[in-house]
Amino acid sequence: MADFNLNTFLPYLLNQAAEAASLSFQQVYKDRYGMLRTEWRVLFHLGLYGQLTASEIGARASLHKTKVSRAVSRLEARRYLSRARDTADRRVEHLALTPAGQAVFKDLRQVAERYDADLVAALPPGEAQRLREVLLRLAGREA
Amino acid sequence: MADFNLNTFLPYLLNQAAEAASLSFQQVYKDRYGMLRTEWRVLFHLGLYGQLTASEIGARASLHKTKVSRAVSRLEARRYLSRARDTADRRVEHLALTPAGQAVFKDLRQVAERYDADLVAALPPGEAQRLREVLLRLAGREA
DNA sequence: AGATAATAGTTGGTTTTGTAACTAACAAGG
DNA sequence: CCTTGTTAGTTACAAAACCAACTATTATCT
Repeated sequence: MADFNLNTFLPYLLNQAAEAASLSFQQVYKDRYGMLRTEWRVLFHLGLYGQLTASEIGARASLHKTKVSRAVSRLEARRYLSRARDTADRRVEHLALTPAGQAVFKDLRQVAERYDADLVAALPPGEAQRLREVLLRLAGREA
Repeated sequence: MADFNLNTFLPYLLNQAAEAASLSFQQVYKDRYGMLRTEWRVLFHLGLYGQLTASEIGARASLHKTKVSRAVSRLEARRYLSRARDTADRRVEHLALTPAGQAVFKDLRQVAERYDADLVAALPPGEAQRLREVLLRLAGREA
């Protein structure tokens, strides 16, 4: 690696690509629903995987519990999700999207699918799937 | 894309991978030199590409000028860089690393090279180079 | 049971970022 | 020149992230 530079340094490149790729999707959930990054993540986790606790969301999304807590508060304030205490263990809250939250999710999911499809189309054929596998590996979600 | 989920959504995957990949490098520049993310980026730009203006750094690194301004201030406060007014256009400042800054850069560069090499080694052979090309493309730095 | 530790989630105070407005210097057109 | 516009960089205030300490509840160990 005699010719080290920032365009070969993977952490930097990953960050640049991630920021660029997030930019226009970010505009949508921000402008259309006033949501922050953590909020759409929580919303999508609940929308895609059903009822979850805050801890479960944090573990799946690699989010600190304070971040989850605040995102949940804001989503609850907008009536996008509801909380239900676990009857057996009253520390635990089961979170679920309200109908309003599901509607928002449905809309944003469509935007996301379309956005992803555009990204995939901009890459050489087959490249996207290979990229996903490498990224999953780097993200530590797959050995 | 009937089976859409967060592990297929490229912006999300890119962010997860970027965060995971940045984590331990971040520890080094933070713990060892008390630097923030934007600061190491500025430092590396100056270390790798020599004297630059704040605008040039912003353009190359996709950083807003206020972020660059603050990073430059902090690096200057630690005597890692020095400013020199352009004589022809006195709005412009030419930034350059001091010897102390160059020493820090040299150290961090070694860490970065090693860190990058470890990442590359964790991927299948040839995969890293292919990944770099795709990321550059997604970052919009290459058509 | 009773003390101790662990877990779920929240809150407070500080740092960092984002957005917009600002100063200073140069450029261009009349 | 002298208004008007543009560019380089800074600053101020509000929004958001970070970290540590906190409450409440459950688990463990003797």
